[in-house]
Formats: sequence, structure tokens, C-alpha cells
Amino acid sequence: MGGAVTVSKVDELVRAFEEMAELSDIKGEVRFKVNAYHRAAELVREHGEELLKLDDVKELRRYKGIGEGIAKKILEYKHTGAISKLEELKEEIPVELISLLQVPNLGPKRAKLVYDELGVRTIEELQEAAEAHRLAELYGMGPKAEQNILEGIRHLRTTTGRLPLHQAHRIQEEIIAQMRERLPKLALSPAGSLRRMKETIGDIDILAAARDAAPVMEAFCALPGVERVLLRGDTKSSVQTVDGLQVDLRVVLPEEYGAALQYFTGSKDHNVRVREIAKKAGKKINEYGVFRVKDKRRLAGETEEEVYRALGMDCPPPEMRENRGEVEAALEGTLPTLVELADIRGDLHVHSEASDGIASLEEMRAAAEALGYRYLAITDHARNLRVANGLDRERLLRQVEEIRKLNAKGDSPVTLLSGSELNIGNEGELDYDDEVLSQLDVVVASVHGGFRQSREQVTRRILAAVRNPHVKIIAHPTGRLIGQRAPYEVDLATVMREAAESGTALELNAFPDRLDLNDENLMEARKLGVKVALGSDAHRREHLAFMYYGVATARRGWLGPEHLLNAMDLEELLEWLWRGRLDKDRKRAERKR
DNA sequence: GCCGTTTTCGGCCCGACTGTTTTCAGTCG
Repeated sequence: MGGAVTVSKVDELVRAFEEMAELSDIKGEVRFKVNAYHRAAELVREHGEELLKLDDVKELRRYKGIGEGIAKKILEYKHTGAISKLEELKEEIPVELISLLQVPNLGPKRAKLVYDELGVRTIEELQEAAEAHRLAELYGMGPKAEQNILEGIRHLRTTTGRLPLHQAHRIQEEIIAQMRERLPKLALSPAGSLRRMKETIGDIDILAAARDAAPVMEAFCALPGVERVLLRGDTKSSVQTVDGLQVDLRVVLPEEYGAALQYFTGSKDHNVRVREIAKKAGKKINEYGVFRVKDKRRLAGETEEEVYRALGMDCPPPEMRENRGEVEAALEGTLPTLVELADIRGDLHVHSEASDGIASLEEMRAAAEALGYRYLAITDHARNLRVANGLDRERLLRQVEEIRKLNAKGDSPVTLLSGSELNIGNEGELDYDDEVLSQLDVVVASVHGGFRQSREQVTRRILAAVRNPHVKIIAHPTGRLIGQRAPYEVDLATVMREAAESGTALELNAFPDRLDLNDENLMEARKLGVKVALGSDAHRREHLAFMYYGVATARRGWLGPEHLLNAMDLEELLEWLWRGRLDKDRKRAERKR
């Protein structure tokens, strides 16, 4: 089996430009050159396939950010597999030095300094030098700087890295609630990557508006969950919580609130683009407002909408602010309308006590009713997934019957849809025959094992499921578990094309560990015209609420209600589910001929 | 290293906080 990890040419080239940026930075090149390399890495990440197809400097230079130098380097890499400039840099500066930049409070300048003066090239050596107080003797450094670097190393080793969105979200809500208790009238908002609903969160950013910042800082730094105060200024403080998370609070005046929110929400790349646009228009934007350069007149600041409008832009929803085309769309007035939680009419992936859930059908239905849903698909695990108590044929058919009876009573606004989450076997085989599947409303299929198989095999398995006329949704299509398990190798582009063609939806699994498809996958699905099915994968009543994170992720993928099965009303959904199955059945018959 | 309906040279996004400094560099976001 070809299970070897293959790193693509594109990934290698991205890495090469990133190394060039880091090494140039340590070397002390002007920041703009370093930025140019970073930008090149970004461009290759985004357009690598296209770029590597091109064969002359002129064509490459059509991309903004690629000039003479970068173009030649791309071609050199294409033809020789290496970039001589990078090799030269590596001879001047050891690559291991790049790893030192991970240490908080140690940047490129001091990394170079400790290497030149002390020969330090790894984090271990850095720690030894700091503990022997050799860092404090260096020019421009002292005992504090040394201590901060030791703290940085400790932090690096003890924190588990980024926190999953839902955990960070809970902590943030708690902090905001505690602040409100102490200062009831204070305007507070989440900001940063949490407001953008990124799938993992490095630290929590909170913004406050007040005439007098001092009492706000006071209250914040004294919150019960605060382990220690990292820095405390007049308008900005950072603390570390008992669970090792960094929380930043920024306080601005009410008339600056919108500008500060814009600035503090990011992303960094988005903000850089916005500031460039301001600059070109003879304006300046910072966290205090938008200003006209010539007379420093203030043009906007109180609300985000006003801030963007002052720059001739619509206001992009926070989830879109990643510099993935939203800046252009905001300028042209072509921002899409994104899906909202209120658009969601039902959940299409739910388990009951029949397999590995803990609630009865009626309990799950009552919980769905509380969320205002109109339908709920019961998709318990199927026969072959023994570990999850998968239903055999008889139990499944009994459940179908039970669902019919519950629906017939007509005492709930929620219609239960009978379904199953099939297991896609090693050769693409499914748990039940067509005769059984044809009795179900919603057939979901997904991979639960064989994660280390080759890309070809996994893709073949999933394509087999896509082609089954009854399978209408491929659940958690990449199998990743955030922070625990990488996605299996799969040719997602091919799966998406086939799914689009055959009328099969791909799932956006809203379970917090999964969020699968992810935001970038979803943008691709949107482009290819693939329908997306939101499912909470609930195993108990409270899990239905995970839909919130699913909708957030859908928004990060630029999806509107028109892309989602769950935004359809019941009749439309049933028609889509059944019409598609007849189409697919016909195609399968044609293929056999 | 890139870029140009204000420029082919001289710019390139912006500011807070800290520590080590007598006016600012380094780091961070």
C-alpha cells in the first residue's frame, strides 16, 4: 500500500519561501523584503498549482506580489527543485535558528544576537544560556529580558497550543459575564479569532468601551480565574488564566469603539489590506478611527459599518475577514449573504439510544422542537459498526416503523426523518442492501476506519458510496479530529466533483471536535456547486446546540442558505432527497449497460 | 523584493507595552 506521506511540490515551495522570509528576518534584511517573501509563500499556497504550470517570468509577474526576483525563484525551483538564494541563506544562518522564533518574547533580532554572541541555536541551548545568566550580559538585554525568555520557553512547553473553538468560546462567555457583573453598564465585545469563529483559538481578545479605563483594567486583572498579569498598561492588559490561556483586554473611548472592534477583530492579513486601501485613498485607519491624512480630520470610528463605509467598503461579517477575497467583494459591493442560525430548519445527523446515543427518539425530538426545528433526521450507526452498537436490519426496520408512528401522532411540529449512518467499508461496501435503504428518508455514509490507507483507496471507497443511489450525504468527509487526528488522505476535489454531479451532499459536521468539512473545503465546495448538509452528530440532547459552531464554520466558508440542505423546508428537502435518488439510480443503470 | 491615474525611485500598515535606555529598539498583535 502506498501509505507514504507525500509532500506536494506546492507545499515544498511554500515552505521554501517561508524559510527565506524567516532567515532573511534573522539576517536583518529590511522588513519589506521579509514581507515580500512571506507574501510569496501566501501566493504559492493560494495559487501554487497554477503558478507551477507557467513557464516564463512575464506570466508569473501578472500576479500582484510577484516581481522579477520571485518569478525567477519560482522558475528555478520548478526546473531544479531548489532555490540557490535559499541555499546561500542556509549557509549563512543555520535553519535551526528558525525554531527559536517560536519562543515568545524572542524575535529575530535577539535570535541573531544570541547566535552570534553565544552560539545558541536550539531552544535547549537558549534555556541553558538564560539559566546561566549569559543572556543578561548581551547588549540591549537585561535580567528582565532574560526572565521573559525563560517564561516564554516554559509557556511553549506547558501549553497545549491552541484551544478548540467551543472551549475558548465558553471561557470567553464566562469572562464577559464576570466583567458585566462587576461593571454592569460597560460595553463589551469579543474580538480576535474568536469573533471570527476560527476552529482553534490561540488567545482570547476582549474589547471594552469606557470613558475611564482604569476601573475596567482593575476589575479585569482581579478576576477570579486570573493566574497572573502578563502586562498592564493604560488601555491594554494581558493576563494568563488558571487554565493557561492568555486573555487580552483593550479599552477605548465609545466614539472609537467601531474602529477598535475592526482593528482588534482582525485578521492581521485582512487589516493590512484594509490599511493599504485607506492609505491609497489618502486616509489612515488605526484603532481610534479613520482619518483624512491632509488635515487629520476624523471620518469614522463609532461603528464598524461606518469605518468600512468611510473606505468605500461594505462591512464584511467577521467570519469572512481572512483576506480570502472578502476585501475585493466588500469594495465591489458583492459580499454574499451568509447563512444564519435562524435559517436552519433541522438537523440531518443525529444518534439515539438505539445505537451509541443516550436519548430516546421522543427526547431528541423534544430538544429539536425547543430549537425551533421542523425536522430531525435519525441516523443511528449501521450494522457493521459494532463498537457503536450499530442496528441490524431488523432493529433498523423496527425503528423506521416507530418513527412512522411518532410522526403519525401529529403532536410535534418536528417531523422525524428515518435514516442511517452507514459505514463505508474497506472496499466501499455498505451495511444494508437497496431494499432496506429504499425505506429510509436520509442515508448518510461515512468512513470510520482504515484511516491510514492510501489516498487512492480512501478516495475509491468514498466514491463508491457517492455513486450509491441511496446515499445522499457523505458525513465528516475528511475524518479529522481537531488537535487529535489529521484528516485521512483523500482526493477531495474528485469527491466534490462527483458529488456535485450525482446530487450527493457533503456534510459539515458541527460536532466541535470535527467541524468537517472545514472552512477552506467549504469555499471549494461552494465553487464546485456541491450541496452541504449540516449535522450536529448529536449523541445526547444538549449536543444539538453544536449547530451553532456548524453555522459559524459555514459562514467562514462563505455559505449562504442556498448552499445548505438544512435551510430547505421539509417538502423541498424530501423532494431533493428522493428526486436525487431516482436520478442516481438511472445513472447507475446506464453505467452497467 | 514589489510597485506606480499623484512615483521607474522612494516609498512600503499601525500602534501599545516593556526594558534598557538618556531617545529608542524589540516584540507583539
